[in-house]
Amino acid sequence: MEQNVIDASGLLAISTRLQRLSDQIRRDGLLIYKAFGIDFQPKWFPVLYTLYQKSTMSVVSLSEEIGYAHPSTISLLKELEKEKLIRSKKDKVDTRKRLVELTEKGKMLLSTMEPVWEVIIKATAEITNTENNLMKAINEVEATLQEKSFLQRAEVYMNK
Amino acid sequence: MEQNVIDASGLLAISTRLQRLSDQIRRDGLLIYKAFGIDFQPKWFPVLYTLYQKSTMSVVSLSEEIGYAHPSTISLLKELEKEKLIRSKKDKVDTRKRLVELTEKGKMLLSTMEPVWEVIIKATAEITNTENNLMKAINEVEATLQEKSFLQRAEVYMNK
DNA sequence: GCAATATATGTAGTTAACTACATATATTTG
DNA sequence: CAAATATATGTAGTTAACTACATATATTGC
Repeated sequence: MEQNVIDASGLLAISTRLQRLSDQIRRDGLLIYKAFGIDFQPKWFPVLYTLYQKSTMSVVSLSEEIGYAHPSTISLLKELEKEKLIRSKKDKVDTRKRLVELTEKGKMLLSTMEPVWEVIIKATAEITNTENNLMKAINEVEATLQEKSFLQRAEVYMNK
Repeated sequence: MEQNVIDASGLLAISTRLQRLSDQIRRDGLLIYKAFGIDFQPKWFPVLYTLYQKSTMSVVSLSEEIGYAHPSTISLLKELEKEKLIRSKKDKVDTRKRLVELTEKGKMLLSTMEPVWEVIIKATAEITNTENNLMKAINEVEATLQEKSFLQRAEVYMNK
């Protein structure tokens, strides 16, 4: 019962709650990779996984794919380049573009990571698959926000 | 249909997704307060609201109440002190403790904020009240994690 | 075909939480 | 009752995203 009651103050602090949960999961994620002896940071996942699937992409299209602002992607790419997991080359047709791809080392790493992913997927499914599934909830909220932003919705109530 | 399918890569990127959603909501939250002409940052909410309800608290007990690490609370308190929304005094019994409370200005501000909160609560309820309620999902996941951490759950699968 | 606009990338600085460490005071224990 | 331990607060530095601004190249429209 108690569990299902939503306190109004909780709604007001929702961004704080989301961030805290994110931090907590990320910290444990790092430890899981470490436990497998893999030198990998959870924040690298979206970039590497996308390159794993799509092979070559420009910085902006990669950013759009993973839903990041492009400077965030650039800074991740810098780290990954330092780790020699990715490399980049100029697009010969549109010279503004920098095309990014996995190195052999990057491909190797990703293939050794499959068993870790399985573990993470299972553990994540375990913690999120409660009555209200967190993953589905995030998807639903993002879709809802895409229709009409939080601010726009608030504005409707403000003018009453 | 599509909506309900959970992609495994989504599970691997869950911390990223949570953080992004948090950022997005926080940014709009700030704009909503601004639209009401109130100089207020969403991140101040947990501290101020708790002091509004409990009147006087020490730094650590306040941190526990809102679920923050104490240095986070200290830095928020610094900002709030600069804004003259809170003040602090030594505990006469246990002189290690610093007791924090709202100033008159702080109490005034919070009372003018009630209408804004109503708007935010309504708009938040609107975006979170989908099939899988985000607020309930967060509560459920936090409860689940309290029983057994993400890392501990992953370890179970690792040893198989 | 050049001027205006749009797109791609990059840099600098900000934010809001955190951990690790340091210090002061209280409490407990041998 | 003094030494050891625990608790309360504070400081310094880190993290992982962001926005705002700058620059270079491409595209569009007159």
